[in-house]
Amino acid sequence: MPAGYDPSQFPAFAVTVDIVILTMSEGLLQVLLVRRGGAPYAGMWAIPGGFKRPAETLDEAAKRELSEETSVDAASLLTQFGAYGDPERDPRMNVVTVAYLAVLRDVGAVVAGTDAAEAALVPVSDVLDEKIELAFDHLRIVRDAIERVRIELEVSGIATAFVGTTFTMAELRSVYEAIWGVEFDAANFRRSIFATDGWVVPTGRRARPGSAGGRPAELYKAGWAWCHGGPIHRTQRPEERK
Amino acid sequence: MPAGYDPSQFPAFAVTVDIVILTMSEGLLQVLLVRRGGAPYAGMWAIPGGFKRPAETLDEAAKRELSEETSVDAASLLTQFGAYGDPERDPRMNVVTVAYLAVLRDVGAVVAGTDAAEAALVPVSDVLDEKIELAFDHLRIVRDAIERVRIELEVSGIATAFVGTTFTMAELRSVYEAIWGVEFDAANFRRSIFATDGWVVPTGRRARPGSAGGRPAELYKAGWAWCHGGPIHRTQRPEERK
DNA sequence: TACAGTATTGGTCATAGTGACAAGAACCAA
DNA sequence: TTGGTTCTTGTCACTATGACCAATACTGTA
Repeated sequence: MPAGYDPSQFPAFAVTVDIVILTMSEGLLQVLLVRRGGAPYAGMWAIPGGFKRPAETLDEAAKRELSEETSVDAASLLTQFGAYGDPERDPRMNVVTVAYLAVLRDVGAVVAGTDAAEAALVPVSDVLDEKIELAFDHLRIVRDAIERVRIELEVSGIATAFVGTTFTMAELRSVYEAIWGVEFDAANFRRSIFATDGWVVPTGRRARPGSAGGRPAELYKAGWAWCHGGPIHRTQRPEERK
Repeated sequence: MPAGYDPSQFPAFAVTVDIVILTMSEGLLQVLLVRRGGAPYAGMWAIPGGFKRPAETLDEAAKRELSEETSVDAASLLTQFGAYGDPERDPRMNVVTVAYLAVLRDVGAVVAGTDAAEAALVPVSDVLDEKIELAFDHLRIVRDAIERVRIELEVSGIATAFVGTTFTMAELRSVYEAIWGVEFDAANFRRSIFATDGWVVPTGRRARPGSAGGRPAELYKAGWAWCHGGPIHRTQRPEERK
């Protein structure tokens, strides 16, 4: 135990929970941001969050903040992915924040539930490219969230969390393509999805084709194979692997 | 903002950093535990940790605790993997802890650096099977750490963090086998490692065979391909996937 | 020295998975 | 009806992987 430090007089911190809420909209990965009212960083965009209460767990705090901010009770996915405690991250005081990743499928209800002037869905790429500046260290938090969702997509196959309860192959494929920034051959993608069966279940129904026409796509719903080992794997291109 | 809650009067928490220190020893995955001196849980085993100081970041706190507890300056790997803030996790007060995973390669120095009566390396399996009871919610933390290292092994290939600066194929293979609980064919494993080259670099030297004899193994060192996409993948057995 | 034992290294073979691509099916719009 | 679009089905080549065998290079013992 080093000199000049008395652990019985432990330092006090404020603990907050911040949530990176992701969803797919218009073929893009989007994140929900709120505009800050008061100081510091007044008027700037930030990810939603709030103080943890003494009587609740971190997970409960995240769930509470999520429903308070989006009026959505349960996200398709709500996982903790990091904690941030740099001394200067909040100019007011010493704040340690625990960051959660939430994935929503129903976009309409989200924006409707919040004050439109105060909350908005923006493309994740705009945040990562710093076209939109975020308060605090929220840029770093969003960056980490994206990295996490990329891994999660491969190891646990959360792709179905982004789409509706029924979806087409093209919709599911666009999730992978948007998050990983790659392109898949539609035929091969389909084959891979069906290779591990239980992932998607055919509903028998069909989607109406878009205005451009095209053969109507079959509709599927998420299967029971949520856990471990996603159906699609990132393979590094031969050039990449040297 | 809900009624009856004033965020300006934010609740104060103690913030600690706990470290799950893993290493390979005698072919087993082992975790470093310390015996608690004072209350609560006096005399029980726990993972090392301590209070975060106001002027340091979480990563700095983890690094400091690591060197204080093990007299090892830099671990091969030190990553944060979770935060735990259940209200009742510490009977004394409201403590939020941020958990780190550390991987050490040099075992001898570790145990020598700490008081042998107070610290010990124990097989992870003994902890997971609850043969050794841990203080606080440290069992859950260790469980999460193991799950994390399993994933990390696949997506970022941290296997070389467990072995020495030079190692044989058998040593590297035993890391995967111990962590994933599987067995690999030595020949196939070797082939997979070399498939993505840059992972291991031959040194030209050879290891002395064990007392049981056997052909001397070639010695390798870790390559530069630390990032993204490990060389070995977990393939679910055909029975598992359906 | 000869021999059995052991672990590493190198190879073959069959099979599953993947990328590239072609062709058919089902819709829209003109 | 014709052309355009999208989804679906199928084929072919190639790569990755699991199972297996044999050669190699040591140790220890008779």
